[in-house]
Amino acid sequence: MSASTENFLKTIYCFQKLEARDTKPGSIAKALGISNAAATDMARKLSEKDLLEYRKYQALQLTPKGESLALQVIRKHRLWETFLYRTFDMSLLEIHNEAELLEHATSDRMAEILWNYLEKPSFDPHGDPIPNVYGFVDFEKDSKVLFKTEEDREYRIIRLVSNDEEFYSFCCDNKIEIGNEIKVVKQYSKNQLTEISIHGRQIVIPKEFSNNIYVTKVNEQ
Amino acid sequence: MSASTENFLKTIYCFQKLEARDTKPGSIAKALGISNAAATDMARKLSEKDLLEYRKYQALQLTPKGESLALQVIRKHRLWETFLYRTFDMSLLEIHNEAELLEHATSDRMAEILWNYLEKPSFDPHGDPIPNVYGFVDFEKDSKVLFKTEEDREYRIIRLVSNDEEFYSFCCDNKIEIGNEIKVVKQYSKNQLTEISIHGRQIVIPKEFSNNIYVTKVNEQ
DNA sequence: TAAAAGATTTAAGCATACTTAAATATTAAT
DNA sequence: ATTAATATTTAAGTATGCTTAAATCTTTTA
Repeated sequence: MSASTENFLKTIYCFQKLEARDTKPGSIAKALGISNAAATDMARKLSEKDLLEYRKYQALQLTPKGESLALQVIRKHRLWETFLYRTFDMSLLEIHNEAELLEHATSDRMAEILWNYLEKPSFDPHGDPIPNVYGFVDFEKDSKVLFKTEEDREYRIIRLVSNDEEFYSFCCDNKIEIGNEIKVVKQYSKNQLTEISIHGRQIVIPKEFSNNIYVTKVNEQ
Repeated sequence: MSASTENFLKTIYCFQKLEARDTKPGSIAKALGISNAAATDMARKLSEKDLLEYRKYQALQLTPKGESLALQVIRKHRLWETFLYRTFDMSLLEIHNEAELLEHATSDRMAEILWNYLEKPSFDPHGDPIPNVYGFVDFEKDSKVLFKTEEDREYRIIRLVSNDEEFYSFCCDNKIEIGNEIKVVKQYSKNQLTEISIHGRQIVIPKEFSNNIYVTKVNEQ
């Protein structure tokens, strides 16, 4: 199972199940930095191996077999992220980039060793759940990005997703961390800014960042 | 730099510099588990990239550039071995096998992080020196395999090399570890056995094992 | 020394993972 | 509804990393 195949399956899985993005060949190609024709070819070939369903001009769908393989890659990715974060002084972006490489060079045995050593973690440092060896606990269904939250409501931060070092730096500086609670004070639609209250401070977050912060509602009292 | 290329260069380097084995295409092919033709082809192509010198019917020689790349792979391999050995409950064979995969998926930055975290180790758990980021401290020139040692002399164990789990198990059971001193009591040439004294015990080692144990003379007093 | 055996090289081919360009289909705009 | 724009697919090609088989070279044996 090559790194290319693994990344292809993983990308489809993440788009479809985690990010509600379309899984047409062009979108996958763009995310992977390859040509459209390469994506179409890969889709056709992986379809022949029963890893996905390819129909001309339709979005790609993983088969159960394809999903299972994607989950194994995701699992290894997140185990490495968790392990690197706990063991070394590395940033969230660094652990992600290294895990992108390591996930394709990790035996199932090595993954099991990491899993046990880490005492079977449920989440990685970005807030993403770590699939167990059999499957995956679905992402929380009622989460949304901060950009789309309602004013005067309280939320808890459950996921941070970005390739931007500045984003993570901003989060760190402002205590925007997994598990912390915030209150959405005001949504400035025209300027696409979100004002929140966190730890007694008011801060304003631009759309580029608020679209990377997943939150879930805190129960009302 | 693909894993195949890295393994090709690494194998040539190990055969030539560490194990005094011939580096003809057939030997490299056998070690890598590929066909002779594939090895010849790879050699020709890597020659075009100035990573080695390929002359028909001659042994392969790495260029300085090829050596440098091989050393980086070896360095990463041994850093991973050392790290895995210290961090997890894994056998010497297991760490070797996992490092064989991980070495090709490790950024230079990740290697540096491992190096510093491990406090710049000089040797890995097999007794092999870990190249620093610029080069390599040559293997000890006066080492030899236990099979070829002289009777009534004292040696120190400096290197253990095998793909055999039983070999490592045997070493573990008998305190055959890097740094330990032994005395060669008798060499039974006919039966190819080596009798040694270690930690007050006499044990007899068959050739299959004694050829995997590298030792260096202890200074005479 | 000649023949046999073994090793290496060349040739032809396959699979994977891409590329660009042209053809085709779908979507958006008017 | 028609045209323009965009996306996807097909076609032809490259590079990598192999394979087997035949040809050639080197080494060993008798």
